[in-house]
Amino acid sequence: VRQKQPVHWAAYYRTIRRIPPGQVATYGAIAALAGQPRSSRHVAFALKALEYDERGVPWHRVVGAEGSRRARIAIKNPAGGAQQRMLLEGEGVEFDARGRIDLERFGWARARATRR
DNA sequence: TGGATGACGTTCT
DNA sequence: AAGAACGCCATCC
Repeated sequence: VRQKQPVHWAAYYRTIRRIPPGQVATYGAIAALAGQPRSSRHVAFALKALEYDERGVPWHRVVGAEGSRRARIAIKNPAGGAQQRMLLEGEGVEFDARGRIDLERFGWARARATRR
């Protein structure tokens, strides 16, 4: 169990907590909104740490980007992935036959950053 | 201090 | 369309 919580993680957790139920954001989007545009991998690291200490962060609303229009479950642990999908479906997020999410419909950061 | 690491992302095959 | 190759950059050791 990691005891240490690097400073940047707090910003990531703050941003993730702002994602409303029923919507998702990509790692890259979280990093960007937290002020670290190219540190998506650190968001992943911070989330992995939540495995040991949830702290009320809706980790399941953070998904891996697959292009700019779709996202997929990025978690490596199969059980965790299933858990994430279950939680998201419980909030109304839909997955296609390949287990991907349409960011046009459920992408939080995209919905507020893209205007057209 | 240097090199390895990673729940990622983009680009090139 | 699927997979490999890089790029990224705070942490770890």
